[in-house]
Amino acid sequence: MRFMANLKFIDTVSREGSIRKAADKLAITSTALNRRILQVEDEIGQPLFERLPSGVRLNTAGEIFVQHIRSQMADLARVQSQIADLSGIRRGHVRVASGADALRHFLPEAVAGYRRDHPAVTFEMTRCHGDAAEASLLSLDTDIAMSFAPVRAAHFHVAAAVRQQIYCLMNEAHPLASRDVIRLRDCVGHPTILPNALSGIRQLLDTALIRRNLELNMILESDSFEFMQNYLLHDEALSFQIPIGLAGSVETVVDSGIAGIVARPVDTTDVPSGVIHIGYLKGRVLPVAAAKFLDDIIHQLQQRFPNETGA
Amino acid sequence: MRFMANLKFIDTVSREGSIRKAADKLAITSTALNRRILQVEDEIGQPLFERLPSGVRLNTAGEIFVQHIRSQMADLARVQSQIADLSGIRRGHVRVASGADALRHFLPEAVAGYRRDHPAVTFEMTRCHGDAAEASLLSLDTDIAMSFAPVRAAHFHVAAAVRQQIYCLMNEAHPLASRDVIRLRDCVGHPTILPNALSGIRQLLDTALIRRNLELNMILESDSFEFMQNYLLHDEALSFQIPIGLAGSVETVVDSGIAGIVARPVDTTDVPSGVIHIGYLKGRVLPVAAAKFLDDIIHQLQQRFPNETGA
DNA sequence: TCATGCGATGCAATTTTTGCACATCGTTTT
DNA sequence: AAAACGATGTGCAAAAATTGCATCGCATGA
Repeated sequence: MRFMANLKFIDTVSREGSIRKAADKLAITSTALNRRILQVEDEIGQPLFERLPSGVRLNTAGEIFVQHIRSQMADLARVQSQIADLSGIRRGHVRVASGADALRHFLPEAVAGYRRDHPAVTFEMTRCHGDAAEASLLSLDTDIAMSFAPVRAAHFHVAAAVRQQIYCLMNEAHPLASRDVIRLRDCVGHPTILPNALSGIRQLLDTALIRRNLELNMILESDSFEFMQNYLLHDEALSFQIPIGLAGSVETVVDSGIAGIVARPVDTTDVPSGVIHIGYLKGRVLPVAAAKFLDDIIHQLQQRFPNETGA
Repeated sequence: MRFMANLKFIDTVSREGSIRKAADKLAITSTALNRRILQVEDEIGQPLFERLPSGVRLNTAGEIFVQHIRSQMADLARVQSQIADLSGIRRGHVRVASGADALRHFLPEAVAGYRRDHPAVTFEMTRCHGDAAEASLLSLDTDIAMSFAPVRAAHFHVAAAVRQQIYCLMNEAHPLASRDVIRLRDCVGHPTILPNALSGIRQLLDTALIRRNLELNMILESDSFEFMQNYLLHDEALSFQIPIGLAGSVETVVDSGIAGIVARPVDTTDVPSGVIHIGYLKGRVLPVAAAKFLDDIIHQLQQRFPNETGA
């Protein structure tokens, strides 16, 4: 995209914080890049960067301009997607930011299903926590965000919300595996593995524990659900997860998706359900490909969690 | 603006409907322009123009793309204006579309007043009728529109509305000049000059006449208020106007602004008041200069028509 | 104090863009 | 029916721009 080159260059420099680093990334010499930036600054009539000894940084004008550039690039992507859609083949690039939960089984399935119908569409899946999701929407690095956490509605348009009950995972040989429903106090004393503090599951558990004045015997903390779940194969411990992070529908969720590991619901009077929010930047018009993918996953969520999904 | 050149070229070609004409206007050869367009089409991956024997015309993809280009250019103008505003001096270019009424005295005063404070701001005043105003907002050729006509709210954000009573203009020697208020039936028989059918004043008068089954003795029809008003100096005829098209405040409006011509209100039970709408394209963020000018004229309207102005 | 890493700049090589002449096609006029 | 016209597309040489290298000036940190 020749006519966007200069703008993309400026965006890259602002991200890298240095002309030379940006030049490396863009596979041109720093000289050329430097001069193109000087040229744009000349055309704008004002410098966009402060020159520091360690590199460059956007000044106020630059902040405004870069915001404009990003919105232009996002809008161009939308237009291209729309144009490609005219000719029958749907092409485009969809960028999704999501918590680790949905990235395990739900999104792989959803993306694969979508790509079966539209093989020209490419995807970019980023794992991130609540706040980072909002930031990446704002900087237009992401089209769609999926977050198991309360969202600040200021910039976030909620396209769908799915209630998710907390489930307790354990080896099928675990003494608690015989229960149908797990009470929080049952867990006390058992070795427990928890997701780290940024996780929405952890936050729900923590507030529940504080309210009931309980303490779990936490032996391990991780941000990898896969690690936590596989650990359970080798040790008699407890872990927690939400249905979207488990394979299969809510009815068969007693099977965690890994042989030998079972999932049991935690009583909702002990730990209230949380909500997964799916949405995009307020005021944005998504590219066709992204909009259709969003429709898709909302549809699938409604199928899989029929009574838990709302707009 | 180097990095916008190609986009501007495409916009011009789409407006001119021919590469050669556009090339003339842009002061380059048709060859160069042609190749740049081919290049962009190549980058987009699809042709944007249909090649006709008489020139070129946008295809569907082109329509989408050109709309994008216009919105980009408008947004760039906003960004530039915002950046210029950072450094104290307000610069920018404000494009106003208005009916002829407001272009007579109100807008010249308003623009002059604004430019006294901000001499770096330039203006572009286009005279147009209701529908054309909306179209020019949509194609982003205009920032602010001012229209004495009912507006379709679909794309128009009404920033202010001013009620305007119809006034009857005549030579001070005219027999009706002694009346304080003119009834419509008083006008019957007198030679009358009317604005043309696109004018909001004319539309109000026409519906009033049909409702009362009256007919005026129309001797002249024009779209130039200045012509009509000056004609009154030399012939004993009647014409119509709204306060914003007259000099001075509503109290002194009996003086039409031209020596020898007086204005008398038409009874509102005969001809209801119309409304001037001032606004801009819904969803747009105006450049700083345009936004401030809009504030200015709304402020002045409130001062001049204190009881007739609403948001 | 010196070495390091940053952006800016002069100059020659290279790539890109431009303009001219002309090809090609469809319509209109003679 | 044929010629003339005006439109976009193309080869090729000239012109303009971009690029890369070597280098400068500058501030920081060891």
